[in-house]
Amino acid sequence: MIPQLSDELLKLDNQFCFVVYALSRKITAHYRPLLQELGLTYPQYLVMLVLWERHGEGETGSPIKFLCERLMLDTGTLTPLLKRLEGSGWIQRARAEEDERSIIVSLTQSGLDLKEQARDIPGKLVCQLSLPLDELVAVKQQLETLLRTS
Amino acid sequence: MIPQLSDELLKLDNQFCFVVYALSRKITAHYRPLLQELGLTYPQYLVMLVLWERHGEGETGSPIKFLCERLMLDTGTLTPLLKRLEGSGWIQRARAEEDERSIIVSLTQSGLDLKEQARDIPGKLVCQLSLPLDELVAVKQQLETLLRTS
DNA sequence: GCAATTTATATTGTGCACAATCTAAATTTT
DNA sequence: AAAATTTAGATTGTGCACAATATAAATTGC
Repeated sequence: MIPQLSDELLKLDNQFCFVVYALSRKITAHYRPLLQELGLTYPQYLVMLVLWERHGEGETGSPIKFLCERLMLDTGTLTPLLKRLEGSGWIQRARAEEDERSIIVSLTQSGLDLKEQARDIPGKLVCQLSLPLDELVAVKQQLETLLRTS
Repeated sequence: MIPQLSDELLKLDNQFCFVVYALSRKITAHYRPLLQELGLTYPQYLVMLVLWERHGEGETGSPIKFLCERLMLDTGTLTPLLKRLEGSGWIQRARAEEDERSIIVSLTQSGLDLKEQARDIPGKLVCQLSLPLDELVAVKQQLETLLRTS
């Protein structure tokens, strides 16, 4: 029997998707010990990034719907995660006055203070990535294209 | 107060890692409906890829340890996943004769037959990715470098 | 104004991911 | 060969991800 092209395409090493999948797990593994010092998981850290960023823009509260869209996650993921962040004391959750369906997430003072401890994390991470910064930026742009348009 | 560089680095859109993380989830979401027809999840599909590839190389069985290394996953993930694959009838698990600690995973006939149904998946997926093939290959190589060396 | 629909979030259930611990088989030390 | 160590998997527990469904508030249609 003739070896088929489809045999080649089914090999693990020829899968673009596996590289992205494995790299994603490896990067979060790099984050884990750093974030553990702050008492955060990687997805929780992403939520805090958004809330810190919003706070800097003068937005003290964010609806869950906004966080879902920004992080591309659904409520089945975020609702329990946000409850854990609330349990840790970093955030508060409250119904919106204008729309009782909506829940507004806002930082507590300790949640805001936590940002200072997070400041050196991006620098530490980039140092662990073995690609020149300019190439990293270029790859990131192509991945962003894929993310936007695929 | 002067806006700091570290403020910029903490913004979600400046995070290389978030792009990889979000893209990984988006790609597996593209796979989901295709794999659902075969009765597989994405991680299960990856295991099948390895087993099909090994079969093509004349290796009829693979120790769990081998699958863990190849997929960069630990037994806490693979043990229950393999039990589900066994439950679906795609694979068998048996203790190795030479080393009673080792479990050898092998394809059943239906597991081998399933490969034929999987042949057109890679093609369908690439069509959904909005990046020219040559650029995709280039990006993949850089991500592989990151995966290997970071 | 009230029924129908839409919207925001919660809940339930399944399946990863991974740390930590456990067990038993194999190997090494002494 | 007995004790110590290593190795291969399994188990337990926590925390995502996401589909499917539920609920209650808001909006729309008539």
